[in-house]
Amino acid sequence: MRITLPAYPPFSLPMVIRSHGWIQLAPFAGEEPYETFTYLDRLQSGRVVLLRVEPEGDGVCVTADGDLTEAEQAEVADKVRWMVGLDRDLALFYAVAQDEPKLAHVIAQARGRILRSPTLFEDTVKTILTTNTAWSGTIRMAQALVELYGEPLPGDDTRRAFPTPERLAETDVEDLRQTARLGYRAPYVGELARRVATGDLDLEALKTADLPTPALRQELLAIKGVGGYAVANLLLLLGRPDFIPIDSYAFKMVSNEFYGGAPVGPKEVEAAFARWGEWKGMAYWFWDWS
DNA sequence: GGTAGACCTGGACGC
DNA sequence: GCGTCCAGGTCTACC
Repeated sequence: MRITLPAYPPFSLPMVIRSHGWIQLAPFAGEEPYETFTYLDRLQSGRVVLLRVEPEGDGVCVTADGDLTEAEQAEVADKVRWMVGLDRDLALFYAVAQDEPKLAHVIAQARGRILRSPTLFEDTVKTILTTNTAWSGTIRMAQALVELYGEPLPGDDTRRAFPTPERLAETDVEDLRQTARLGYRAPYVGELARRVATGDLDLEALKTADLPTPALRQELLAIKGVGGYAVANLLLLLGRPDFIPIDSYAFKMVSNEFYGGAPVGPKEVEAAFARWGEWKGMAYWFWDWS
């Protein structure tokens, strides 16, 4: 199967892949300098396929082994469109960024899209896995979830899909805690999986919900384990860059860039990017730090 | 509304 | 090899 998908210009697949660390989290895979990537996906039909995404023309081409049904091909196309943001129009961001030397590179390099998982469920779990741990810990925990609970690629047990909400919901929390080594995050992931699996929380609907950003933020903050940093990260992924994902990295970078190395808190980080208004999350994310 | 302490793991460090 | 300390966000209890 081979599908060609156009992108809203300007577009650069390598810049999407390099937009943050998601490419290092299973079931994503890629090799530096990250010109292309693969993703192991479980389709709604239950079929597990390895998707290879590469630049082609003004967009991307997606290939997978075997013949997919029309419905499966449509699902793959929808997912890849979402993952690399093919439909995103960044003209408004570029308009506010064009006079800022620290953001000039985003226009020149067609940056501004951020790599996403196919489901908001997966991105929310992974965001929870980024909290209160080193990046190596996030990589390890994501890998463990995939290895322990993901469905394998037929003929290759070494590659597995991200586990479904149903699979994680039926997994004992102690197993998540001690076998997957999620630590105190285990009950957060378990509860999120149960809420999504039972239909109590329709996370995927939030991807296209016509909600004002403050209301969307409240919905996400109601998820146990999602606090101020995590919700800003998720809003950024959802194309709502009104908030800055303030973590210890933000304190360090903002301190050096704007406050001469003096200790800073959330207020100082917010103040440094306040002039970017509804774009401040993007301005922070793509800032060309000194 | 603000703050302190607990949560859990892996890595760095000292012995 | 073992013990201790620390970094990393969120939650809960308390003021």
